[in-house]
Amino acid sequence: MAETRPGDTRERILDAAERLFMAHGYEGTSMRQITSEAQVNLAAVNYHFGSKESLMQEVFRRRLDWLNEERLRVLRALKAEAEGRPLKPSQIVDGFFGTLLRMGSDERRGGMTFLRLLGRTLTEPSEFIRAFLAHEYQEVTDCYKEELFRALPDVPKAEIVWRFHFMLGATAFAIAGTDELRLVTDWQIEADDATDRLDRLLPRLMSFLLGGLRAPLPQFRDAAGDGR
Amino acid sequence: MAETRPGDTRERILDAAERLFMAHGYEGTSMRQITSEAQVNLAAVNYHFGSKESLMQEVFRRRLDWLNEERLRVLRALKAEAEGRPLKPSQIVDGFFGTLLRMGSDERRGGMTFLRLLGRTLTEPSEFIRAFLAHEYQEVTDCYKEELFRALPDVPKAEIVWRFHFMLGATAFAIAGTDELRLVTDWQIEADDATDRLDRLLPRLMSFLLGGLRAPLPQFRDAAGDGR
DNA sequence: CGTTAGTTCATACGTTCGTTTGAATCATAG
DNA sequence: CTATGATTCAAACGAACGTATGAACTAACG
Repeated sequence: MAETRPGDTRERILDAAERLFMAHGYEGTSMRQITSEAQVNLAAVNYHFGSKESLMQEVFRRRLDWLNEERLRVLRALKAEAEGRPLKPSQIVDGFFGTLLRMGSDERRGGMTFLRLLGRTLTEPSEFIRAFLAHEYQEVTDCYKEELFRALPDVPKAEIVWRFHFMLGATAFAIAGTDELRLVTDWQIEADDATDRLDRLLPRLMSFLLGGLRAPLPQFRDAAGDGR
Repeated sequence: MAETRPGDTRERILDAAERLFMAHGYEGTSMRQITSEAQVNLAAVNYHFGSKESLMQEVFRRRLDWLNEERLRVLRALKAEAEGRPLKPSQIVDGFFGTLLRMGSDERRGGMTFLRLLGRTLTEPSEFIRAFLAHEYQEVTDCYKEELFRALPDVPKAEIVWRFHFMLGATAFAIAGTDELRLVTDWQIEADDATDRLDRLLPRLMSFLLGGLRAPLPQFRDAAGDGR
């Protein structure tokens, strides 16, 4: 067993693939781009990962395994503190989406690069990627959904599921295009680093998500008027 | 000038491309798939559109030109009815996002196929696509943003822009994955046609968007508690 | 030391990609 | 009818794709 410098080539490939998949998508990134950026031989990907598909899965597994565990940790802590009483919706939303967004400040977990990759991949067309992500996400997502059911006993479960879906969409889009707000506005954002951007995004997104989650149910079609 | 049957081959290509781009993405769809599905010769795309990129742009332009006009029509009608007074946020949100979603029921405008394509493409990695969409969208989007500024004079414009972005994300995700709610839940949705799905989606999304838009501003980090 | 197992390397395989070409086909105008 | 210009067609182009191969290299073990 030689094991020259274990995890050196592998990690370099994963880092390069993460960056390139984020920038150009799965189909738009070639093995030659990846191995060139990682400064390893072309055959290294197939040697270490078997195929491009397996590489893609490993890129996500490396980050999502930690995210899943962290989310469960946070949820357990919240439930322990609540001592049997239902959690507040704001706690649940922050536990699920806040934990995700705070990943963007942690360079050891992929930082903004992975965050943006994940946001984009949730609407990725490739069949196997969506299937893989659904499988990786299902368990923890169900735990948080259950907690939302408990926190909002008067809201039909189906409505909560819809709104969870909407929250996921707003979050995915927000992290996928953070530095391309130009798509929706020409409002100039000062060029600062990703962490600062996250600091401004997080509280705003949280209040938006909570506002949407707690909006009046669409029974008779907005009888209340506008308000503000 | 011969002009055999004008717009027959062209339309068939556009229809096939729309379907395939929706299902497999831009990079994941080949010219041979497109021409095969459209039952036209391989060279027909380059003859009629010049390149794959130009075809993609034409696929969107065919639908977005109408959407932009319709959105402006709706906005003008609302403003005429209001006679100078600011519009209600619910009117603006319905004018912008409701008009988009109702496109999904209109088979002549691409129906759900184009709607899902558009939702996915908003997070598409390809550079030229985002640039093109931003250009096509900018003008009308700015009009609606201006109207939101007027409707919510006490809310800082920057906050409105952020929330407009969040609303766009929730909408894009909702229409991109309508029949793949499984990503976030195993809740079974009965298999019905796209229009029925839209009927259930539209009021729910609208109330969510309005709830998010009118949520309390994130000043001191959610001092109000949860409520429901 | 030599052996061995793990890793890297240059190179090539077969396929598919977007695009181009020039001849064949078609409908109309003169 | 022939002539004309737009369209369709089969075929091919070079380039890039993901993957496979077998030899070279490296470091620890017996």
